[in-house]
Amino acid sequence: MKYSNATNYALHTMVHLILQPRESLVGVQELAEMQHLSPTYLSKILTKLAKAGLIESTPGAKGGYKVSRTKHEISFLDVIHAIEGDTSLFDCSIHHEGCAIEKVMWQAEENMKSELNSKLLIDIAKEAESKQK
Amino acid sequence: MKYSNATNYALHTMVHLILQPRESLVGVQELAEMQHLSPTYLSKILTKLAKAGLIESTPGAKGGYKVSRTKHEISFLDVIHAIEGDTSLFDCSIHHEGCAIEKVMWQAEENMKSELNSKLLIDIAKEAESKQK
DNA sequence: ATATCACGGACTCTTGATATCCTTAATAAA
DNA sequence: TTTATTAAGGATATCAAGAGTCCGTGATAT
Repeated sequence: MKYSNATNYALHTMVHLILQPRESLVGVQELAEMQHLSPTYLSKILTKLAKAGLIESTPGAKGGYKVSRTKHEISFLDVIHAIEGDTSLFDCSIHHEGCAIEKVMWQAEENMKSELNSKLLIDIAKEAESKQK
Repeated sequence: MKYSNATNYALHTMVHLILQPRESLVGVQELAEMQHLSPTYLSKILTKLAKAGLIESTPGAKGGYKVSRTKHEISFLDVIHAIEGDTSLFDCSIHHEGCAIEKVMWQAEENMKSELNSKLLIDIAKEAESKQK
C-alpha cells in the first residue's frame, strides 16, 4: 500500500509553484526537469491539479502554470485528493451492513486525513525556502 | 491506494478465530468457505499471520489454526502489519535528506497507525458476537 | 496405512500505475 | 500572417504487484 508516484510529484510541484513570485508562470519543461521527469508525464498530473482548481494554466507561448488564488488555503489533503481521487483505504470484503472492522478502519483513515488537512503547503514552502543556501 | 484484499480477509479471519472457544482448532476449509475464498489462497494469508505470531497452526488430521496466547493484546495494527509488511505510505521521490513533505506525510500516517494500534480485535469480536441473532 | 490437514514453491492472470507518442488548440512574438 | 512555444488529451505500450491456482511435501490422528 503506497501513495502513487504521481502524488509524490504533485506535492513537490505544488511547493515549487507556491515559492514563485505572484502571478509568474512556470512551464512544464522547467517543472519536469526539476524532478527528472518527462514533460508529457508531468503534464497529466498538472492537468489533474488544474481540474481540481489548485492551479491555473495559460496555454500558448510564454504560457505555463501558477497556483490559484486560494494559495494560502491549500492543504496536503487537497493535493492528495486531486490525484488519488475520493476513495477510502478499506472496504469490507463481505459487506454485511455496518461492518465493525470497516468502522475502525475508517476512523483511523479519518485521523490521517485530519492531519493532512491541517497542514498547508505554504508552511512547508516557507520552511524549504529558509533552508536554501 | 488501497489496503490489499489479503488484509481484509486477514482481519475477518482473526475476528472469527477469536470468537472460537479457547484452544479449539479451525481448519482452512471452514475459514475459506466463510469468506467464499479458495482454501489455497487463504492458506497463504494464514501462513503470514502465523509467521507474525498472531496465530498458531497444528498440522495433520484434526489440525487447524487458533489464536495465539496473546489473544487479548492483538490490535488491528498487528494484523495489518503482518500482511502488508513494514513500509511507509510515502517516500520522497527526490530524496534530499529530511524532506519537509515527507515529514508531514509520515506524521499523518503515524496518526492513523496510532489509532489502529489502540483498537483491539477482541473489542470488535465482542461487538460482533452480541449482534448475532 | 490412510485420510486429513498445513506448508511452500512455481506459476498464471489481471489490474492499475507508469510512461511515451502523436495530434490539436491556443497564444505570443517576429 | 507565419512561426515557435506551450498546454490538453486520446491512444497506446510497458511494467510491477496483487490475486489466485496447481501441485508436491510433510506432519498427525484414526
